[in-house]
Amino acid sequence: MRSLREGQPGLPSLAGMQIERVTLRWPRHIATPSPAVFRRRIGGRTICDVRRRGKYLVFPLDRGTLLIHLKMSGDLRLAPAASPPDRFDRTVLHLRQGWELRFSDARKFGKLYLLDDPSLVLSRLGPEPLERAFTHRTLARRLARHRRQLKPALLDQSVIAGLGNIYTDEALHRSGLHPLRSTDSLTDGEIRSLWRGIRAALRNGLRYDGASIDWVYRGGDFQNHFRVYQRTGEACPACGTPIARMVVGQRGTHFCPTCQPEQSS
DNA sequence: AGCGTCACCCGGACGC
DNA sequence: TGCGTCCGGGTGACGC
Repeated sequence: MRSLREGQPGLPSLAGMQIERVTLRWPRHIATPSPAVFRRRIGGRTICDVRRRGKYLVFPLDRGTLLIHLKMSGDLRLAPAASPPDRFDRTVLHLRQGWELRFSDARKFGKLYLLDDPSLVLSRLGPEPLERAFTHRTLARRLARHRRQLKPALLDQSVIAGLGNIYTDEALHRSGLHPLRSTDSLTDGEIRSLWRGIRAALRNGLRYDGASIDWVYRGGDFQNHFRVYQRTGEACPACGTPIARMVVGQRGTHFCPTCQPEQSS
């Protein structure tokens, strides 16, 4: 995604570019409508802007909206049409002016949506945790609606948008909260701490351009700054206790047993 | 409503 | 070397 960032030297802005046609090497990339209809409709439309909502990339078009979800191994690159393709390029939007928007996706989990009304997908999402409107009171209100384990609640995109497995573990460590705490057991102080932890973890990820995990290199450096994620057995950066791992809601979960006690105080 | 489980993917890591 | 198996990310579907 770094190559899409506005102002990258040598790269034009996507806004204003017209899509001539699409190459679908993995038709199941297209979530909706059918690949055939997607192919027919996308041609001739113009990208007006580039935005983000939760984990979705949002491309408002002159007619309708294109949403892209990268899932775990997806990457978007804006490249000259003549440049060599990536081995895992699955979907390619051929743009005017000799550019291509290439969706590389080794594990084929990503999705594209072409929608008249993007709220069909986006309206299910909770608030953006980095926006000013998201205060600790917002967080308290969202969590109080449920009585469930804290970590699955944070991963639920309808509670808060944008937190994945890495950021959830990092945020919980920063806030000193055990992943299995119940959402309705948190004190005001703990909610505040969690609010700070979520925002700090996300900002840190942004600072380092996100993370690259496994062998799927995506440009970021955040993996070298994880406090607990995939650091099982290593010393907690805060207290030195070995980082523990457990499975919560089918997800690998990393935490410090000392900084994040199961019982509050 | 919340929770568990499975499916979707694939290439790297690991064990034999 | 060549197998087999496990792993993990986010989400939706399904059953309880």
